[in-house]
Amino acid sequence: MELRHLRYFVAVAEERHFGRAAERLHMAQPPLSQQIQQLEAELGVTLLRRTTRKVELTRAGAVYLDRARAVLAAVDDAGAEARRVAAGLEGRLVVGCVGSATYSLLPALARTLREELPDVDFAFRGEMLAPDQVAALLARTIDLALLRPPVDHPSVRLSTVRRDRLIVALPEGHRLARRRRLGIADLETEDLVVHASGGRSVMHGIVARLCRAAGFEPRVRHEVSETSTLVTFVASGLGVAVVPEPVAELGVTGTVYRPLTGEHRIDLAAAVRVDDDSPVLARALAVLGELTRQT
Amino acid sequence: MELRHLRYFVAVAEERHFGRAAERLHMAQPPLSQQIQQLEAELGVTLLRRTTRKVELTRAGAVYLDRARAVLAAVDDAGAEARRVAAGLEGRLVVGCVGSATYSLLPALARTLREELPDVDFAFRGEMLAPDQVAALLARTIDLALLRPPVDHPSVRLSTVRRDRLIVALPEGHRLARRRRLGIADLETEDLVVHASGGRSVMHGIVARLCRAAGFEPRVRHEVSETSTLVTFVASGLGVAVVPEPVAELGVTGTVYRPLTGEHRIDLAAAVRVDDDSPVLARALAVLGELTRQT
DNA sequence: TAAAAATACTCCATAGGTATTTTAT
DNA sequence: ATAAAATACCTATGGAGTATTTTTA
Repeated sequence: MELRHLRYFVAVAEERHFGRAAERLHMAQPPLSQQIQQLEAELGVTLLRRTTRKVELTRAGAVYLDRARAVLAAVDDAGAEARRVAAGLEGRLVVGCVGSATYSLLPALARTLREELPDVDFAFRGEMLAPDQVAALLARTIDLALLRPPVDHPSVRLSTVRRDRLIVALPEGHRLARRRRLGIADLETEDLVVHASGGRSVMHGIVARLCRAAGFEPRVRHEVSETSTLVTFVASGLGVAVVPEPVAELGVTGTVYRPLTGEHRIDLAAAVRVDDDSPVLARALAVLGELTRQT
Repeated sequence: MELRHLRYFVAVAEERHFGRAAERLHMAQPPLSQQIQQLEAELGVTLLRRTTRKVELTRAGAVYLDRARAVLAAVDDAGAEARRVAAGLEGRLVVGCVGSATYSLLPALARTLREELPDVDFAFRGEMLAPDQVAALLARTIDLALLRPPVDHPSVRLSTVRRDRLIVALPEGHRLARRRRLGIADLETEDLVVHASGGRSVMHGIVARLCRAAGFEPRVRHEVSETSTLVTFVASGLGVAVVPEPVAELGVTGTVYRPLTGEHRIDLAAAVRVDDDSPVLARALAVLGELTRQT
């Protein structure tokens, strides 16, 4: 049996006339009669009761008509959906994000993606450390990672999203808050609040390196796992922190930010599996590009 | 596009190998490749990513595979259902029934039909007068009528189900209840409870005719519309009634029944539309025949 | 270089066309 | 008597086969 049989049957059932149905199908009446006979023979069921004066559906025919219509619609639908998936308009994508972009870039990206690709099922996981994101990418737990380089893995491809200036977060009323800008050397005598431990936080490593390059060992007082916690600690006067500029957007009261001299910057990169050909991913990367170009 | 394309695609997607898929489909590999190319061209979507080493589904292909399987299953299903409907194993049937069989034959028929044809959607409407049933048949509100002849309509075909003896329903302790059997003449001085009015009840007409044949006019005291009400009226001592024997099975306390001399009987017939070729109806009539043959 | 998909071509099965007959009203 | 479906027969499109080439891991 072929879809042809269903199409022909639906036409005859709707026209209740072989001649008109044949016309509608742009074919002659005899082959149409034959195809219907073939269908009935294959099913072992009489679908149409025909005389020379009228053609009518048997009960089995009426049931089959419903089903045939549904099948034909399902076939069209399947094609349409495949096209949408191929175009990246439909599908699923999980995005991971490093802490320092969780409260600035991530919500903006989420909003834009949901607007641009309403039929894609997005999921967002913030406050993820770079190595965890790489592992999640490889485990296919996430499909797109927003993290701090470097990442060196042959199955992961990076592209820079933007370069964030480094700034210093201070508690309101702090001695250094009176200054317009700060140097690394100013932090020598300060207690520092930093991210995570065990070298898993890229920011932590960068801060430590900056201090050592300035000739002193950082006084790490508190280690926290979320950026939001870090800022709260600073606001509570537990220390100061070096953070990427977008963290300032979190807007926690009791905190002030001062630029760090020396044009220190840290990259934010988008990481994907090199072999991931997901059309949704391509769309999402395009949207991300648009978004960062704007700001 | 044809079902062939879907069948071939499913085979290749499952085997992930054109050669093996072709073998499974009992055909050569080149035409299989061509058909898949045709499908992709028609959809405008790449479903399979193939190299000489491996064949894998694209995301759109994975989605399309699901849909294709569903379509193929739906096609099989449609055929199976059409066969079931044609065999009368599936469908819908509404049965009407005259009052005097509503509490005896109808429940037995309902039970048997539901057992024998579990996938048929049956509906039963009891306590219907013969003319109403004929109208309902013609209006296609019911498909099978159990009624009292005569019915003379060219679009309705009758067949006798059984012949019910006529009996007399009396209130317990009634003067006539002392007798083993009664004649029509015994009713001359009795108040009668009868069905409906306006000549619409066949039983009413028959009782009236019997009385007149015996030389007296029936003393109709109460007219009711349901058999159950009629028996309750008798039980309450409001009168006596001539009813078909199966009414006794209703078992209303306070009522006794006595046979009527003279072998008076009334037919119970099954009525259907002459042009109704419903396979379910044929099955139901067969079941009805079985049921009445047993008893 | 070897395994597998893609081309190139050939063939024939069958979908579809034309002419005619049958059938039911 | 006539409209319409079925039958008979023919034609040709395109699905499937065979032989070969191309590709990539």
